[in-house]
Amino acid sequence: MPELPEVETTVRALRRRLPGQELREFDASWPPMVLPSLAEVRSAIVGQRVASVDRRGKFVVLRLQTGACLVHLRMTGRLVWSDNSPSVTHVRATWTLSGGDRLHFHDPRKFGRIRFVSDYDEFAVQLGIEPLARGFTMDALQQILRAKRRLKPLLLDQTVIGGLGNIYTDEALFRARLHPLRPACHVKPAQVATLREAIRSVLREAIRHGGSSIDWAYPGGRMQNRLAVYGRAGQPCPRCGRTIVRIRVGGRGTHVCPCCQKAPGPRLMQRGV
DNA sequence: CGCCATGTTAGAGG
DNA sequence: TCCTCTAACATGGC
Repeated sequence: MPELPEVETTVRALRRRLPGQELREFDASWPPMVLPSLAEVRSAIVGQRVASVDRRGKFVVLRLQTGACLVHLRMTGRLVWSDNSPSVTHVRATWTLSGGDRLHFHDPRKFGRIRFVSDYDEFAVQLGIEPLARGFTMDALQQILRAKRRLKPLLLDQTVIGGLGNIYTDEALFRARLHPLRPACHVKPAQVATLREAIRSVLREAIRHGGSSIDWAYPGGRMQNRLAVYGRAGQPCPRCGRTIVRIRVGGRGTHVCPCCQKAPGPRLMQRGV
């Protein structure tokens, strides 16, 4: 389910009911997902009120009176209110609130994580810049692009930029007409502004459309109908009509238009930049 | 059965 | 030291 737009959509839904409520109980049917441990998290959060619900990168952040409860959805996690979740299979954890509401963490693959941190700011410094925040300036991106790494793995690195995942990285690179294998440090200064705008516009558009629903894991989004390259291998590029191809970059399935996104030289198409 | 999957991380090797 | 790749996590869909 989760990249920045899907997490943001989730956070906005939680904000309508969660702030101000007290956490009365916390349980997990799959304890390994709770860190540092179910007992420690339960004793840290039960009895605390939720001050606010925020997003940082791909993390859902429940700010408490003391510390914060962080939820990472990983591949298939969802946060759903018990009164509008028809299925109770795959519920791995549940928060019970003072008002009687129950919030379920639903996660078939059990990759998701729930963590309590006593010092949220200390945790947050290890996360990369927020691409939709003020600080994501052309200068900031220019600095990031000095790295001797290929563009896609760099943009996916959560310690560099927080929130981009496989879908929106492919989409942003397509919009910027940059090949995912191109070394970041080879991006021309004139293209930095284009890439910045590509990243921001695709994320904003995806939030506006409730995120992308590409399989059972995340229902309700509409952005999947507006994706130009992701999941569209073999179909025509909406810009030039050439057939979109799927390659592998950094172990991830990667979608590019061979016409719009000029590949780097043959040497760089192999491993190692 | 084999391959794929919106994520992250440890370990190996260059 | 930095970068890249693979495997692993655990499950479901095609």
